[in-house]
Amino acid sequence: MPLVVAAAYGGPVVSEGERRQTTIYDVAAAAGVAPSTVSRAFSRPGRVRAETAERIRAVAAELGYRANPQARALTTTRTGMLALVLADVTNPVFAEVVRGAGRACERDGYTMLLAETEESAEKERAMVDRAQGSVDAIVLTSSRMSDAAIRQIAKVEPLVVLNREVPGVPSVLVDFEPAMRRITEHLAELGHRQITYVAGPEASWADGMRWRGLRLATEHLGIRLRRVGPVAPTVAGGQTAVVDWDDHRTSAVVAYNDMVAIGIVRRLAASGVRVPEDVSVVGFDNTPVGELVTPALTTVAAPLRALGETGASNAIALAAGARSRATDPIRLPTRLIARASTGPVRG
Amino acid sequence: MPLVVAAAYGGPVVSEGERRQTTIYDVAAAAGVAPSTVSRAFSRPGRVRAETAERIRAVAAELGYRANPQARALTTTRTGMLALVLADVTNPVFAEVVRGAGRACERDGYTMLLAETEESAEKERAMVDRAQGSVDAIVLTSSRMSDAAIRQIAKVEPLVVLNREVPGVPSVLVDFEPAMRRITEHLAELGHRQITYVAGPEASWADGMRWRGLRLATEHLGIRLRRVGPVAPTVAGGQTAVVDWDDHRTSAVVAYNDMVAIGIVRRLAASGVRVPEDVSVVGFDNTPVGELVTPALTTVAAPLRALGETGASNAIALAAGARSRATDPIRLPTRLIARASTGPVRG
DNA sequence: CTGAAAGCGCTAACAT
DNA sequence: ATGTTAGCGCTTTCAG
Repeated sequence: MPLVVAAAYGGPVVSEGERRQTTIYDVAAAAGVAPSTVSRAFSRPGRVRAETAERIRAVAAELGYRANPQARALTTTRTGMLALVLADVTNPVFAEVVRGAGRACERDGYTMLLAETEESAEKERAMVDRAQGSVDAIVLTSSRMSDAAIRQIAKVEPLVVLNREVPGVPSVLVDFEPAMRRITEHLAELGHRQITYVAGPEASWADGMRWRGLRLATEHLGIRLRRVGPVAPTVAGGQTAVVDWDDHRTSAVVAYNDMVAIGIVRRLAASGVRVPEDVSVVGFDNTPVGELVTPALTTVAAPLRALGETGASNAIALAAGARSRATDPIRLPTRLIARASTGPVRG
Repeated sequence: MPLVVAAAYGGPVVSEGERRQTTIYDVAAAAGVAPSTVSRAFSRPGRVRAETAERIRAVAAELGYRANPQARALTTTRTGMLALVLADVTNPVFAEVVRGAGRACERDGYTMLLAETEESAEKERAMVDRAQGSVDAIVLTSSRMSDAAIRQIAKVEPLVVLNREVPGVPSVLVDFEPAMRRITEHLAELGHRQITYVAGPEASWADGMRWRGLRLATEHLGIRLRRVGPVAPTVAGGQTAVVDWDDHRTSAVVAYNDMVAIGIVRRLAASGVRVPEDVSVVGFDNTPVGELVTPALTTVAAPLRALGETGASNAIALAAGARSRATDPIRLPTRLIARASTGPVRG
């Protein structure tokens, strides 16, 4: 069966049906060297004479040789793949993380495997389970699993958790405390003396951190803090929170995230309460829509892309043998973005 | 070196450092059968007596056996992985596609590999190149590569293209023609007699289709059509388009997508032109933000999730040997969503 | 620096 | 229905 060689797309292509790939043996034969030398020429360039390596590369290119990743992985136990698991790519916050992780992978020649858990701890476990054998490292974003489960996985596989602190497991997270302090200061400067926090999902580690940071900061500045919720981290969730706020009105509201904040603003507007004249509203995440709604949202920009990027590159380093048992989380700095949804409190 | 067995997370776990996995040989020995029988028990359950299979499974579970995907792939040449390549997960449109493809993969027990090309045809080629050996099928979303290059890949690897038509290559796409017709009818019903189309990226296949659909529909209904652009498919892009529109004002503007539409509305508002009182604006894609901006955007909902899902499942079917050389694209239906950015033309 | 030989863990004929 | 025997394509000792 004759090979049909096509010039256009990188090397030989076999006629439909027949798919035998060119192996190191083919290259070896054509280059007049032993197969092991071909292998070395690709995986350990230093260990072969420059000339020989050159010739081998040439022949390989001509024959369209491509190393078989599976075969390689079989002996090296390294697949060059990293699994990124998260709840929902459709959430802009996670999308940024994906982008960052993708960059890190590309930089280090890794391939990224994406697993969406759709908020289910069970699914998350299943996905990790399946990915486990195929990847060199795993990055868990806002994991829903128990600390114990996560630690267990970390024991078997290089693992980094994002937006979550698990003692003993490398993690990188958004530095919430200063973020909440900045929000509080911003509000205080505008004259606000009481704040309502609209909480997000109870199970969320991030929600706990935001609440904690806010408590610390308000205490320090002598500001009254109330908490309502939890609500779903969505526009609808924010809307439902307004009735609770209405029970004990405060001049400022800090929402779990931008979506919730937008929901609050909308419901407020619907009942004739003006933002920011009557009440100031603060979001979190600096989601793109925050800039497009009216009024534009005051919010906190988290370095989401960097989160994904450092998470992935740390995981890759771990896979490469970097036993940095320094278990202190890496904390990424945030930035307050003051826009039109906050304003001075009215006498 | 003694093994440390942990009960908590699915089976044995070795002490740090030592990572030897349990193989079919271990299971075979423990179950008192030949290795090949263990293999069969997992890959070809029918070919082994129920009792035996049961015993093998039990032993395997106890030993924490997990098939090595690389080894399996080496003989079967099937990896159980699918590559989804697209420009940008951060774009809500693509995020939905990812979600859909992820679902299809999960349903069929596939693992999804994600590659972001960041709009570069070169990068796209490189990513495909790298994924090629590791996956059973590839899904290309809004590819920037040439038809020839795509066809070449399709010859070597099961491939489905999304949002693009490449003769001879299976594709699934949003059915633009009826979508543009619906937009035109909607506008015509409101009394509009001239429309400006604000074009997206020139290289975009989707842009070409939208323009074509609009031309057909306006011709049919006797409506004047003008075209401005191309502009970047972003809010900023939309803003720049307004000056061109201003040269020959029309009572209605159809934008390449929601982002462009939002940009247009904002710039219009900034110069005192009211939407929809003075001019009606229509977007495309039904991005979540379209509902949150003021005025809420009239747009077209494309079945993005379904796009990803049918794309992936077709690719998987192809990988499984379904030689459906029916090269007619699958066209997915759209839905007009009339909101507040369109209104009757004013006498 | 290069060659020869022995697997990695699994599946796929071929036997029985 | 199960056991035996060869490899899949690559890396890796171990020799030379």
